[in-house]
Amino acid sequence: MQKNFDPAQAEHRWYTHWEKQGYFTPQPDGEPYCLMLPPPNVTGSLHMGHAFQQTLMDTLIRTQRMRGKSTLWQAGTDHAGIATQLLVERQLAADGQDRHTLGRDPFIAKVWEWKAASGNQIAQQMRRLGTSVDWSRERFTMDDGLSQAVRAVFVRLYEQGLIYRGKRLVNWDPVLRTAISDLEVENRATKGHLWHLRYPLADGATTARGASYLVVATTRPETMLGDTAIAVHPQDERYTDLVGKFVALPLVNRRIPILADPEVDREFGTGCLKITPAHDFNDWQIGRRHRLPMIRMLDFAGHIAANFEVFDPDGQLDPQASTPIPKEYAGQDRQAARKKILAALSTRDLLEKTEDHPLQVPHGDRSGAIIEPMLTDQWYVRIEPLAGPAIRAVEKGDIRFVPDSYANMYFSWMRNLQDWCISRQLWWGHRIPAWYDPDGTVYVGHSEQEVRARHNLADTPLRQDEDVLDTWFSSALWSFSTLGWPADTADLKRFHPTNVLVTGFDIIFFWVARMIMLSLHLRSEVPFREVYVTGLIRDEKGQKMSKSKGNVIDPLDMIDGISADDLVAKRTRHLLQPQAAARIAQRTRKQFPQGIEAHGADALRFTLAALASTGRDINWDMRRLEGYRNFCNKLWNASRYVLEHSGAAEENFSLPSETGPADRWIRSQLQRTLADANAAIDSYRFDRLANSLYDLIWHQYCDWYLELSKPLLRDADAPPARRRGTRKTLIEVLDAILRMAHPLIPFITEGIWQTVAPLTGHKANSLMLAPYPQPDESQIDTQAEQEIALLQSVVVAVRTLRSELQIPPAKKVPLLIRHATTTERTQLNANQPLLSTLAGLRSLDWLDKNTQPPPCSIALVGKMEVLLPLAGLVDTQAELARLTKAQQKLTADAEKLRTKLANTQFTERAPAAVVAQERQRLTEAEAALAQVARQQQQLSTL
RNA sequence: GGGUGGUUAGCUCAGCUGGUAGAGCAUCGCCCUUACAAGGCGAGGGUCACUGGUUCGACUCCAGUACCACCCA
Repeated sequence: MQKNFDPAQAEHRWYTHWEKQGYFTPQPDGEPYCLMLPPPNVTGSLHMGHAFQQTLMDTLIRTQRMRGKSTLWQAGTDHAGIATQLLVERQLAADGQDRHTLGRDPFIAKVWEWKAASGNQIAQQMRRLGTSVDWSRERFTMDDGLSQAVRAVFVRLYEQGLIYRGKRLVNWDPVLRTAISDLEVENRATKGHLWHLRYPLADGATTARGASYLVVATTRPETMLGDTAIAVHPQDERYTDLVGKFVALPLVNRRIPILADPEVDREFGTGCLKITPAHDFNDWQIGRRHRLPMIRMLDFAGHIAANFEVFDPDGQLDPQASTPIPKEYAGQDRQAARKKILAALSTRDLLEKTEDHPLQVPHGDRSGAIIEPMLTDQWYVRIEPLAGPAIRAVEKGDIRFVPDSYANMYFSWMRNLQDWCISRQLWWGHRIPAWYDPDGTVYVGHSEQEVRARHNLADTPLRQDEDVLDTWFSSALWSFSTLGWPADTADLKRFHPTNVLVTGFDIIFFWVARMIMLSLHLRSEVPFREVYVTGLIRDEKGQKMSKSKGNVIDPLDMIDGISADDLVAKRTRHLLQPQAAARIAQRTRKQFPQGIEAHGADALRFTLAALASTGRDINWDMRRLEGYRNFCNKLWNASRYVLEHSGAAEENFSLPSETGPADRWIRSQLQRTLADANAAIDSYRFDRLANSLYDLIWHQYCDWYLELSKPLLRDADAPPARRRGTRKTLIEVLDAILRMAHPLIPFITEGIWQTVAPLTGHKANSLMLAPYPQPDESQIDTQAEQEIALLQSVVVAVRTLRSELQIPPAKKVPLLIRHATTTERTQLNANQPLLSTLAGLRSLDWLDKNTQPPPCSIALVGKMEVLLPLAGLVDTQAELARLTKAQQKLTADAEKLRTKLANTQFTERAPAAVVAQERQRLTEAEAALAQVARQQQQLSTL
């Protein structure tokens, strides 16, 4: 074996092996266990969030696989309508083309071409992480089976009255020219203004104060062109007299009513609210209540339209009512129109004042454009009938959130649901299976053919709806569509409901909740029994990682390493704001002057697991990664030691062997760790799993057991049976460690195990399929634990004295021990070779109570005194200083304990065991003090 | 404005049902000891954000305050 672990080799070799051997596909037998990988965006590349979640999922699935379950980890990608379409459009633009000149079908063909060529980048990256998904079942939300499922669901929900078409306000992205979901809207805090506009009262009316106009405050003055009413609060005395009267809308001279509505906030602005039902969500609600007409005054590019389009309260366009928009505004973009309108109002003395006003402005997260509420025809899913069962499933505990605080978030969202707008004005996606005849009558069905047949439309020209479905609509079916639904497949029966969904809190609403609703509705069962919610991976300063901040760390760069130059190039490429490049480059070079070293996938995985505590965000720390890379190397080298000292399998396992206390101790420690590790996995405490492994491997196995094994293995004269017992223990414990650690660090463990397995008689071809070790209580040996603990205490005591006395490690020292019990003496004598080696002893002598020792430096182990003769060469002053310090601490401790024990409240009310424990502590502290005093006295006589 | 989570060693974080605080990294000593210098051995370092309350006893439970983060309006 090489001196250091080389991850790059092992990773490639073993992953290829596993995949080729088909180890990722479900074993035919065993209790089913199924995970659904949240399908990443097909245009995406692996980021830290993926690496994090996939590490946790892989740890789960590998553990369950080793436990003998029939495990399925379903993988795939989603077609990401907007992102993918944009990407391909950008490529077309580079060739001087656009999708409209190309046409719909050729464009879609182009997208498929792109997908075939570059759509599996993320799948390749996932392999580098070691994710054991079943690639043979990889699915894509646009493939045939899933598309069929999407149509089936659409038709069924439509027939059940749960899907309808309606004219509503949607979040409109004027750059992408499509409706987008709430998820894709990002509200940005912006410094805006509040403009106070004067609206002249019609018919000579005046306000209570005698003014001939009302003042409305608005953050969006340009929408005044589409106002259809003024609303005031019904109890607002300033305006009660005016309710029912009219104002003359400036610039367009429209006569609009003043009405009363309890939703108006009297405190905001002047308490007069202008109502623009076609361009504001709130106004739309008010408009509906008062059956106001809706006037659309923006076109789909977000510019002022040429004509006012007037819709009746039911959303019917009234072509008669349509009038031209004054030409100085028509065609202007929103910002320009705002300026012109404010100027026009100002010259007419209708702009009363302008205030600074902070507000949240909605932006499209893809385009960055300001989102416009827009009155359009869209398809909706009626949520209310679906939400009830979905809420109850979580209330009843059919679905459990981990951590459970996310259940509250889920409830609060589910109880305030709006109908779900599922249509998108895109080409790439599942086209809505609805056809219109020339009269505009809509027919919904699985295909045009079916629609014609069912509705006797043999010769009628039919036009399919141009729109496609929201990508989330197909994702919402993921848990069962990937298993073959709507067909009633064996896989569905076996693996659905799936066991646990591992995902980020940011998509609980948009994906998790919708999966729950649709699975319950269509399958009458939950899609998963548990939802493990992870936090976000942030940078070392707690900032979100983002391209624009230039603080993104690519998981693959941590695995393989990257030079500083390449990292800078990567971080500054394709920036939305190229001027940020210099800053990002500087920051990157400061943080990574030497670039990033290779750490390997195992170290990355171990770090991610170790940082995953309770579903909270993680501030990424490169130093942790480095520490865990060292840990992997430690395991590697421990294995080297074991393999170098292990004989042939027959020799170790066929001939009689005998264990010593150290062997029984490490086996006992192993059992305790196994219990912890199994419990940690079952409770999703990946940090505990990592810590248990780390502690066992490094601090128990390497620091102590390997060292304890050395005296015996190096002593050719030691009893052969004991030597065999030690070798056997070394190998068997290592084997258990490798199996236990494999789900978390699969590559390094597989590599080592391949060498170890023949020595233990294992026949499996891969550690992946070896049984996950379970704790065996019968191997817990408290006797051995006590015995080794004693040995350790003495070793540590001697080492501490040696260190304080600056005795170099190579120098052997004589040791004296006094006040030992018979048991202690017997045990330490029995283990004297170990003690001597680990503590570097030349000799060990037992003093009886009455013997006056020579001048010594003394440490206490319980009541036992461990003495190192000072041999005259010691710094007396330093030793006295050390004693004074110890004395101060002990005095303070003893004083505290005395006060506590003098308190009758405490001695009477606290449990007896606690009181006894405190008494014991006091006794020990007093003994130690007396001992320190003796030593001080002795030193002072020197 | 409403809600959720957080505040523990220099840094990143554990601390389960109350019993005198732990890890990793960093720091400081001594060591190239035949698995590992990506290492070994040892040490130092914390009024557990603040204020009250409950309790014999509070990092832990309760209330409030401050600050940070996120979600929603």
